[in-house]
Amino acid sequence: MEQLLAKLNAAQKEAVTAGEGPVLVVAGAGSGKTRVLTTRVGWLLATGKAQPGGILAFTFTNRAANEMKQRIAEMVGPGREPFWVGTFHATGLKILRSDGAAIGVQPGFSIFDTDDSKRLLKEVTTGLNLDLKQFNPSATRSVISRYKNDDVDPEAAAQAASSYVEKKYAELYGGYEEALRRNNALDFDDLIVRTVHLLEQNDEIRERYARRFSHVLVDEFQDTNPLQLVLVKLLSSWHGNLFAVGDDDQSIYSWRGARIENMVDFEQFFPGAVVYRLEQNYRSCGNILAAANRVIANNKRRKGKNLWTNDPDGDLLTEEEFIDEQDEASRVVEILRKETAGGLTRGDVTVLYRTNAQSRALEDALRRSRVPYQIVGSLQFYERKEVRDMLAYLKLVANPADTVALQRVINTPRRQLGNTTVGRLLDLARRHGLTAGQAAGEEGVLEQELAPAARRRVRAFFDMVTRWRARAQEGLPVPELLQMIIEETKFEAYLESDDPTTAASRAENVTELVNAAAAFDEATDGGGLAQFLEQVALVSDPDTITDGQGVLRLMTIHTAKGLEFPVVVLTGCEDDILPHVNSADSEAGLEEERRLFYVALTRAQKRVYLLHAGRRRRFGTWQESLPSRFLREVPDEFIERRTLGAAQESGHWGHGRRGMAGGGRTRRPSAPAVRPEQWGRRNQPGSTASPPAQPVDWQGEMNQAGSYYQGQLVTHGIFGAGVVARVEGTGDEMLVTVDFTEAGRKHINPRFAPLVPLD
DNA sequence: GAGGTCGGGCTTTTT
DNA sequence: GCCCGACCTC
Repeated sequence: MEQLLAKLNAAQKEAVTAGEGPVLVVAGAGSGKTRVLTTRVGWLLATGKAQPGGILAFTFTNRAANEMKQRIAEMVGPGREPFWVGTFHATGLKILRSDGAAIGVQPGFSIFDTDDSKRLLKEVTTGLNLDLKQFNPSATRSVISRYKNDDVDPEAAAQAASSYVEKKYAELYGGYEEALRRNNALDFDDLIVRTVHLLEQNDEIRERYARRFSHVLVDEFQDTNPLQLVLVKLLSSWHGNLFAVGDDDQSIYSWRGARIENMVDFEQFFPGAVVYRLEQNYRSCGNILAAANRVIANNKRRKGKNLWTNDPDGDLLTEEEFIDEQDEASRVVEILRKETAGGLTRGDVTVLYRTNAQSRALEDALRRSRVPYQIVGSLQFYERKEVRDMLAYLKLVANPADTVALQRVINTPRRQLGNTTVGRLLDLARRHGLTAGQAAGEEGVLEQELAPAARRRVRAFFDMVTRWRARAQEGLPVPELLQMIIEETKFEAYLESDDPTTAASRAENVTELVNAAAAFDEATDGGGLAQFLEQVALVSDPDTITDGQGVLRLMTIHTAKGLEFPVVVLTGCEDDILPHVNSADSEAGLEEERRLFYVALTRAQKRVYLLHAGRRRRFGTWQESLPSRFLREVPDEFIERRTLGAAQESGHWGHGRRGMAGGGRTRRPSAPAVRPEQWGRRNQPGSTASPPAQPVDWQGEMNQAGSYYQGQLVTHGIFGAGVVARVEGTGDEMLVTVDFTEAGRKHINPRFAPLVPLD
């Protein structure tokens, strides 16, 4: 322990060894926040102030939770009582699974993600004879989410409603809650709301948990919402030992209900709180930090702090202007080449953007240049239709009341069960108070309304599902269950008939899901269906980040929070993107956008490139863009600006230059050339993208060629980076054994699961 | 019930 | 510019 404390600076040490009661640590970017949090836990345990089982820590992502678990385990050694570390949602879920019955949460409930919620809301909306355009499920869902996070129930919402629209929203909210109950489902918000209600309404249970957790710790406190604050209060109510760490300058989730006030007004919420400040930055070099400080100083709503560093000034930031987003994207490829030539790996460079849509042009350029990359988050895997279909089968097996899952798969693949039949079936089931499966099985029920042929098809479907359910209950491992479903539904044949051109890749995704289930089964020692579905429901974008060496990573600024990278390339530094057009009209919105810009800057250790384009495609039409106002807030002494000359601005834009990679031509010699080698080759012959120095396989071309070799560095869509241990067989029969950094040893058939060589 | 065509909305960020 | 859902026809 002494050793651990010796590694800390004075401020960190004070925070780590703080006394009892509420503590707030205002920890600036890169100030050793995570280290303080984990050392605090280690210190509490080492000094006997807490037992492992008495520790409850909230993190923002599962990834952060796992990291923390690992670090603490290293500190305290194996074989001690487990501590609770998880996201708010995962922790709520854990409590509800064991004690939810007390507030009527039925065992075996489904977790509805955003898409499930929207589908359900669609039904509720049409059920109330409301227009789906006026009350589109997306918007309604966020209205309801806001109600929930402000702890407003449907009755209260109805009472508070004054306008027609508000009244209807309240009605929809009520209908939605009822529908959730019928489906035995909880949505994301419920995982917190219901937990709070459980603890509020049940003294015995609240006391049991509150007594058990002698110390509650919260990371990223600036991104908690009011209800999460209540949950924290409830769980720390017995001992009063709350240790919250956060940075108000990095509060970027207000749209999800987060209240920066939880942090700024901490002392009001927790009287007697002691506040510590960590202001020494260990991450970024001087110029980056100075620039970030100057930008964020323009925000009014903050606790105020000044980060400093002992590190050298380092390079200046770079601002670069481009004609359009393709131009900008080819510059990203150039930057990558230059940085890797300078001794960094591709994994050291990270491309950030404000909106997911911006990744498209970047991906095109990277693919053209055969640069291996990973998009962290967005529609990667679990949102693919074929994957969601398979998950819906699993959900239906796990929860017979889940009509959203049912409607997703009852006619996929086609079973001649269309809207009419399914509608009648669900209606019938609801009238009898049965699940659809029960209604189908009950003698005499189906006969009331379905023709014999339809009846037969419905029964055949549920026979199949019931059989799977029985096998699952016998303990059939999830990957085998999945395999069984794929075979019995002839899912691959369906994919083939649905669209032969994409069938192969969609089949691969399904195989990947089986692989993921197998990995889960191994990791959890036969974790079971419910647990698998839980894990899948709660994965978030940042969780999928691998430390994979050698792959360029692209992600949103939101996803990048909490991470650090040697080189950051921030694309789309333009007004209406960053700050985003939807946030620019309010002071609070603008300040949050500025915090986003600040978060992006402070991810970088060595270098920052701030790129912007003069126009980009939006909704298929060109839209002019102006440089972000935040760029002007960076003082000239910290940044080198390379903007297009006035000549281009007046004359050259508007000439299509698609397909001409290599940004050299867009910058005339008139542009200041401080470090010309940055710009790469000036004139690209011909109109196609130049080949990279080393051709890199993309999308499995090399898989067919079959040239894997032992010791080769590869990356895999799900498992991340790894080293080839063995290659057996050839062609379709080939089996490659890979030792993955994160996932351990796997046997991969490259025909199904593309392995991308890293060098 | 299936398969096609057409029109509108989408892109802010996500547990 | 693309995707999805609504609507129409067979």
